[in-house]
Amino acid sequence: MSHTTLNLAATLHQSGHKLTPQRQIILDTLCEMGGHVTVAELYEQIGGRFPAIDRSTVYRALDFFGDLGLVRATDVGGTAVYEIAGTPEADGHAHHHLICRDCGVIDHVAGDAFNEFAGRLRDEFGFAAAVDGLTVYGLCRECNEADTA
Amino acid sequence: MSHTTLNLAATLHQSGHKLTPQRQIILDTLCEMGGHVTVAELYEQIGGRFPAIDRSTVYRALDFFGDLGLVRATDVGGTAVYEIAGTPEADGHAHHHLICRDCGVIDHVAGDAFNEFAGRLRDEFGFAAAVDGLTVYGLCRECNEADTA
DNA sequence: CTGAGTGCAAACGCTTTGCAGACAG
DNA sequence: CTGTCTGCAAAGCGTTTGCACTCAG
Repeated sequence: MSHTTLNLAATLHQSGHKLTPQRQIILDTLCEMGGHVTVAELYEQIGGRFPAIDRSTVYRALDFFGDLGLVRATDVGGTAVYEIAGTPEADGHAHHHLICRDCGVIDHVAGDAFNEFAGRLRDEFGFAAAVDGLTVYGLCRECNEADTA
Repeated sequence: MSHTTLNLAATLHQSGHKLTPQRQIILDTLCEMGGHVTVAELYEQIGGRFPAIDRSTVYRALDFFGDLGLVRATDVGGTAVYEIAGTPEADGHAHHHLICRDCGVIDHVAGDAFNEFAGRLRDEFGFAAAVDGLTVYGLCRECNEADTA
């Protein structure tokens, strides 16, 4: 992810913003942690190495990166989870979430499985489902098998 | 919905609970308002006629009715919305939500449109999507047309 | 230099909880 | 009577905001 850091300064420049160590740390930590992370987790992780960084800074940075499209926020039961806005080639546009009610794992779904469903919603209800932001609750394979067994 | 009130006393009895005027009022008001209601809205509506009823009582009653299966709660962007848990024969099992990002309207989808999507999730990811609780964000017909126009 | 960004602390909105008193059964 | 339920008030949680200071540019 180091290349990201390189582009970062330039990207920020263009929008008249600054590249502060805090922002680098926050973004790097989010990268390292991978997957979906709550602010609490992220803050705790950062706090180990950089206790001086404030919660509000984390929130502001995440919000800021969200605007830049570098980070994606998802709301899960009243709490926000953040993730690096995946490499475009892998999961770029269509990005839905499968959340396991048992273990809390968050998985991704490619868009095509969802698209025909979206099509039906459009046909039957005239409802234009957002391409992103779909969240499906249920049981992941592991928990499902564990329950059945 | 008056018949509901009649059954109510009996239903509560069985589980060793009590039918208080507060609970009746809260449930009735939710019925009258119809559709999806936030606690704030419900509380405000009730407060007009019964200022003595406390917010916490509303929360507790809704939670309580939720346990009884009379009321359904849905989380929308960090805030809970409640609705009468529709008559089982009508929409009972499959109950998904379409939420418009523009006007906030919450619509319902029958399950069958969703089922094949759920099937794909099961086949491709081994993920057992919950029959209820799906929430799709997007634009409703009206807002979509307004935007396009 | 100058304004974007930070830390601090306080406030926010929604929801939950502890407790003493009230009331349905 | 008795145990459920209520109202009050206070705390909890995740998040946001106002302010003076700091530092990247």
